[in-house]
Amino acid sequence: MAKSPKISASHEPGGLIVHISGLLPSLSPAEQRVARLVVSDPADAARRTITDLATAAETSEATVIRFCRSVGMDGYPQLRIRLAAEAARRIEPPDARVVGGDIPPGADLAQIIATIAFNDARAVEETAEQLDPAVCEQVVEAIVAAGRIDVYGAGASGFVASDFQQKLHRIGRTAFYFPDVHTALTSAALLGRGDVAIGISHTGTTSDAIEVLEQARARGATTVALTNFPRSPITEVADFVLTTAARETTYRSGAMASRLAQLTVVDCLFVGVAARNRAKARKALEATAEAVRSRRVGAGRRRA
Amino acid sequence: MAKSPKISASHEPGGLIVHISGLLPSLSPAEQRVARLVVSDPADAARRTITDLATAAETSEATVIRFCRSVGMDGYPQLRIRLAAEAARRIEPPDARVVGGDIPPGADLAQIIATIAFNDARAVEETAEQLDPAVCEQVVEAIVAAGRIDVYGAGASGFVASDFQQKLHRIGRTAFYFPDVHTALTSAALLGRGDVAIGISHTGTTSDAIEVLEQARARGATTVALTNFPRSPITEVADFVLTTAARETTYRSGAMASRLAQLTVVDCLFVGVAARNRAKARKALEATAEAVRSRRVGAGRRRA
DNA sequence: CGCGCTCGTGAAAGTAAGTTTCATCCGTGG
DNA sequence: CCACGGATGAAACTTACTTTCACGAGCGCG
Repeated sequence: MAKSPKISASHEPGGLIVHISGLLPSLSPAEQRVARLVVSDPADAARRTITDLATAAETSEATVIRFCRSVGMDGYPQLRIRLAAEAARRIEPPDARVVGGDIPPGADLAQIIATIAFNDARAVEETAEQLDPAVCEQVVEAIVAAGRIDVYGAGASGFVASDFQQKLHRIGRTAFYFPDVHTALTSAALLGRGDVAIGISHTGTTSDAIEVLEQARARGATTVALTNFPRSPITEVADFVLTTAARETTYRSGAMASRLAQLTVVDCLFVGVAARNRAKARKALEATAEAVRSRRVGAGRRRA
Repeated sequence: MAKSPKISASHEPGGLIVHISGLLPSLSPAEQRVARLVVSDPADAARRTITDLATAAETSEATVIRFCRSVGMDGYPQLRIRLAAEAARRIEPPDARVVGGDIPPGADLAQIIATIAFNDARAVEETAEQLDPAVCEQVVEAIVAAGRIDVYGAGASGFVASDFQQKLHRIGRTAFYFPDVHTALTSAALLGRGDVAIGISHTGTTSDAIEVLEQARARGATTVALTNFPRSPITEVADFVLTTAARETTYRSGAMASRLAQLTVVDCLFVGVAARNRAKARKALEATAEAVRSRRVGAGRRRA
């Protein structure tokens, strides 16, 4: 079956926890209960026996096993060991910074800053960890070979899409970004074999982005999805799926960490593409930098 | 059974492996065989089942259990988990990722990804570290009190400016972003006391951004600069200066890390502002999220 | 408006892993 | 040469893990 996401197959080399939280929404309710327990305290989960964990999650052992399989493990013992390893690796809370969770109501700015920075940095690191170089490679390949590249993203993801478009453009690739669905659909309809369409959606459920990819795919273009959720609808219309690993905190509905994670992926692709022809890319970058030089003041050393 | 030849009284906080090799000589021959296997490759041992390990050590399961007890574990599963944790921890340090510098010419994608992520994460962390909460506080204050907020940035910083504008707008602040200098200058000319103008420029030398702030300042507005260089020209026209801490690598002229750093600062300000009136901000965020709900597919759980 | 389907679920049966018991072996010292 | 004690593995036993299966809720289809 040539359709549906295949490539992004179970590749969770780095953060298993991250992998699990990404998969969370695609799990059944009972499995979600297990997942939440595991994610919230991996070390503790590793200590528990399967029966124990099942009880804690108010479900049966069978469900726990199903959960193990859902996240790509062979069985419970494997999960347990991976969990222990993960937990050990993260010496985590170095200081009492608020990890993962929401920002407490009474927080002062210093706390807020620490929390945001911590979560943002984590999102970047974890995203990189779980990125599959093989898939990236293929996407880079496709972009390098593409006659034309359409990048689409709505809302917050639009910035990322636009950024990517600009980057590609700067190194001489023919790339477009359309802030408007209609225009994007029109453009997608003109894509063909060898072209590339990239859809960016944090949730993976943005119908606009999905439609654009669908259209592009129907025309024979290579489709790429960038989302936080490896099993979300958008992945069904993508030839290649790249995932981010951001765990948005409640308060940050502005999709802050996810946006950084997306940008990280974009940067990786960009450098990957640029690296294909260093000399040319460098020259192009220099030329574009030169072009805006006149808009800068104090060319040399800055204010003594 | 009060007669076991217990060696270890307390538990071994540090290295279990070290602990084991320490009391290796005091173990019986068969147990020593087990111990040697475990010490030589903890990760591998953790993967094995007790029967498996016993076979590998040419002994019986009973002996493995005895070994577990001898080194202070309750049973085999415990040992296994501790082993997995130990192994994970000691794999970590020899992390040969390319730090700080440029991306080497021959780098493969995995290296590129690691390098980018590392630098990006560092930029975020370091930016947060050097951000002055007091200055942030004042900026937040100004934004909260402002009648109108103009955000300006050119090129790559434009995305950040635009993002900030959108964020502020979402929580009900009156904010504008102008991609074009002329329009921005026009708008700045209409600012007055109590209004806020924010200029974003990585280098701090973008004349456009400087002019806009200058104009705004002349009109009595509070001016804020966001730049990587604390002594760059733009800081001269700003009442408040916020700095990022990105060290761009040569190859990454696309201003990648700096952009993430800028976004981090923006996020901090945003949350700071939102925190001033949690209830209202949350409600506004929910309302805006609700507004785009119809553009999403698969309301419930995603694809089985 | 129900009929049949699928899917999620836990109870229970089944299997494998881990643990205990115990008989044997072997060296040692009387 | 025999009594003794520690070391060891076979086998019994227990617990943990895995599979199977049947029930029931929800959903689409007639």
